[in-house]
Amino acid sequence: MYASVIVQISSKNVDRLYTYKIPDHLKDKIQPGSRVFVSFGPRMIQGFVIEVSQHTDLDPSKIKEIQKVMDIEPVLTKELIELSKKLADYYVERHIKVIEAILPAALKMKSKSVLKLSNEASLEAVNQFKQFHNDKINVKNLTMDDLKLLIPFINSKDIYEEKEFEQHTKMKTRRGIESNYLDARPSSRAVKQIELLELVENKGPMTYESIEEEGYSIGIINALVDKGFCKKIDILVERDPFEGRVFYEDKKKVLTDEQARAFKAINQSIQNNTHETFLLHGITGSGKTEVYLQVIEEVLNRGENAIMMVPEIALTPQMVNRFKSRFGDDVAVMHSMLSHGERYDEWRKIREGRARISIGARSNVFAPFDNIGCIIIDEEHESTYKQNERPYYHAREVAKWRAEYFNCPLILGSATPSLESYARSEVNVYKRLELTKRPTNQTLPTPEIVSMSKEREAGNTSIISRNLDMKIRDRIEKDEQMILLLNRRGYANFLVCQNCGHVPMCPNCDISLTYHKSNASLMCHYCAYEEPMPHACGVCGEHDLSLRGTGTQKIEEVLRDTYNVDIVRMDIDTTRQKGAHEKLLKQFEEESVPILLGTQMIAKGLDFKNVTLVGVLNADTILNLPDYRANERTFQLLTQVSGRAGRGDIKGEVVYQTYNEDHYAIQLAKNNNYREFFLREMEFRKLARYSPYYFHILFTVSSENIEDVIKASSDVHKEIQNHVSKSSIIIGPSPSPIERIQNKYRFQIILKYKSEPELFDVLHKLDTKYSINYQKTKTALRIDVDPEYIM
DNA sequence: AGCACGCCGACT
DNA sequence: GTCGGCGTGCTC
Repeated sequence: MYASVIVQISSKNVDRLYTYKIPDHLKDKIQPGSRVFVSFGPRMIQGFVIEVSQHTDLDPSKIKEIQKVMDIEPVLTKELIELSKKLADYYVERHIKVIEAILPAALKMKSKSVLKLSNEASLEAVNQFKQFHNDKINVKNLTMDDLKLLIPFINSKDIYEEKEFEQHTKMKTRRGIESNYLDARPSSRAVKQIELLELVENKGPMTYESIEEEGYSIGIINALVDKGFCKKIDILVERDPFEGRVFYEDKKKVLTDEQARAFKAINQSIQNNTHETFLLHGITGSGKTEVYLQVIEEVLNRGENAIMMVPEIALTPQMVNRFKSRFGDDVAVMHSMLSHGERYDEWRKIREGRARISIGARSNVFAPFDNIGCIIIDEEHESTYKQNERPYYHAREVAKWRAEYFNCPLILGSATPSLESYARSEVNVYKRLELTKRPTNQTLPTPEIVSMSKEREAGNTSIISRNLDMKIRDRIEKDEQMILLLNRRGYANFLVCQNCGHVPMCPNCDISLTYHKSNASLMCHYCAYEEPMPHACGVCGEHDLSLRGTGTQKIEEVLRDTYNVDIVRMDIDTTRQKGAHEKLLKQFEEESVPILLGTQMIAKGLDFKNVTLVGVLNADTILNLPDYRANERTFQLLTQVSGRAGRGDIKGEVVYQTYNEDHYAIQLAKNNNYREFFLREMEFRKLARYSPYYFHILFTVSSENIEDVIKASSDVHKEIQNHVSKSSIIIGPSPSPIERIQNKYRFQIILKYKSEPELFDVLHKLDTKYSINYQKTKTALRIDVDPEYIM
């Protein structure tokens, strides 16, 4: 028996299968998907079995044996292995990288070097070794002087080096006891001991904590152990990220006609075991979640599993709570803020069948269920579903492949679907289901557009228009709450010298530095470069520096000064800590803080009954980005954030402040006319030959040397040109919108194509060429298939 | 990725 | 003559 193994070395050179012999004693333990330990060249490494076969054409003398199997159950299912191959091919990625993305990081191996004394060591070596008071020495802890003393013995083989491997994350254990199940009992006078012994025998092994909770002291435990009735053991415990939280039961709701129609259509696909993609297009507050919940219930009833995707789990605590309340312990939560260990625990719950629903962000699409009954992607248009580092996969695409494999429905939900998905529903590739009403019959608020240029003309230079100011004061007076959105973090956008016009720039990137007041510094949002706020202009030396543009930090101050009320601010800077999102939202809700101010992270999914006003302070920030999806993103953001208002009994109001009051993205968001926006935007996409009319691939060449970048990008261009048909369009090479990041110059090429069956072979060849040449030239080529941002 | 092999220049 | 630079090639 032979196993084809992919080794855990992330290099293009070894990105292929290696054949190992399966020793007899491991025959029944090794399957495709097993994590194994093999000798590779001079060292031992971890690998994954991809195939098992009876024969091999290789020279038998070359084949080594598998050393060890790491898990009882294979970590990858057959389906996940197939999926990993497909992903590696489509996203031009090495197979092992994809496998690493599929599995929790905790399964990576960490090795350390230790020194050990050989059996035939000389007396001198033994004496030297004794200085370190251990039977093995961790090389990491040695000083240079220590090493100098030991090296002669290593050379003479008295002391040898060994690599020790440990799981990145250990399973968490607690001290506890287990009964030895003796027939004998403690003496009848030791009442407490007898009680505890019986408890442990009935319940099985118990941790010290749980025993103490039952009211028995450490003394009783020790007595049982001393007399031999019980033994001390380590008990595996699961880390529970939701420890201490109480979930209230969430009752199943009666569906509206529209919801019921949607449910019925999806249920049909579930019952018939057919794959179908549904686009659940429902206005904000139309009760998409209730449809999801009932669909999942149906799937669970059939003994199948469900994957629930949310854009960013930290931002949707209300959704998670609702799932936990409805389905209890059946839910595993894949949280980006979880520690490696916690993530691994949740993963094991799924793999071992102890959880039946998995809810989480992007990587949750790889939840290792072996019997998926439905996959739901909420807010399917969100760009966070696309990973912006390697591998550059899109969770929507992965979900589609998995749903096809399991013959189950894929449900894409959104109030503002991506143009791609809606376009597919227009031609019936996806089945569209519409929810046009809110179940509680609250009407959607009608946003007002305030022209900021007119405000300026009228002499109002504040960032708050007179109209919005009036509404804010009104809400404060009535004790109602409001959400204000400013899509720009930091204090001021940039600093400018009034005298010479100089703007401090990042020395590593072609971007102006952002002023952060909290630490009185200028920061680069691209490379984390930071310098203290200067007192004088670095060019002309004048002290006439002025702050331009406004970030959330500054607005917070302005609001506090103007209205003299409490404010909850949510942006990357205030939510970096674990649990910060929840804490801030809880504060907003429970303490009735009048204003929630934040960047786009506050636009999604929040449901607060007392919020009656939403203000978008600058609707143009995204609109002005050099990206063809800028209109779409603006429309989506405005629609999403408007949906936060008027979720209670009082009708909500929404204000958009903008300098582009006539822009169709803003006008149509105001009228809540998705369809009209779709048609308008499709015209533009068709003319400019963008997605969904064409597929895109973004090539980015980067290097510290600009000449190398120019040379390499023209080479890439030529290579693509030679291998695509006339119907494809190649744009560039041209400098990327941000020409330099972290001291690297960047050029990009955009390929637009409709069908190029042989393209992917060429892409893999290009990738191989550049990754192998990288050592020499330091010129990197990044290939992003279906890019989410073209910048 | 990491390591051995091998071919050139600079030095004891 | 030998030490060490790093280009090349290989790992079942």
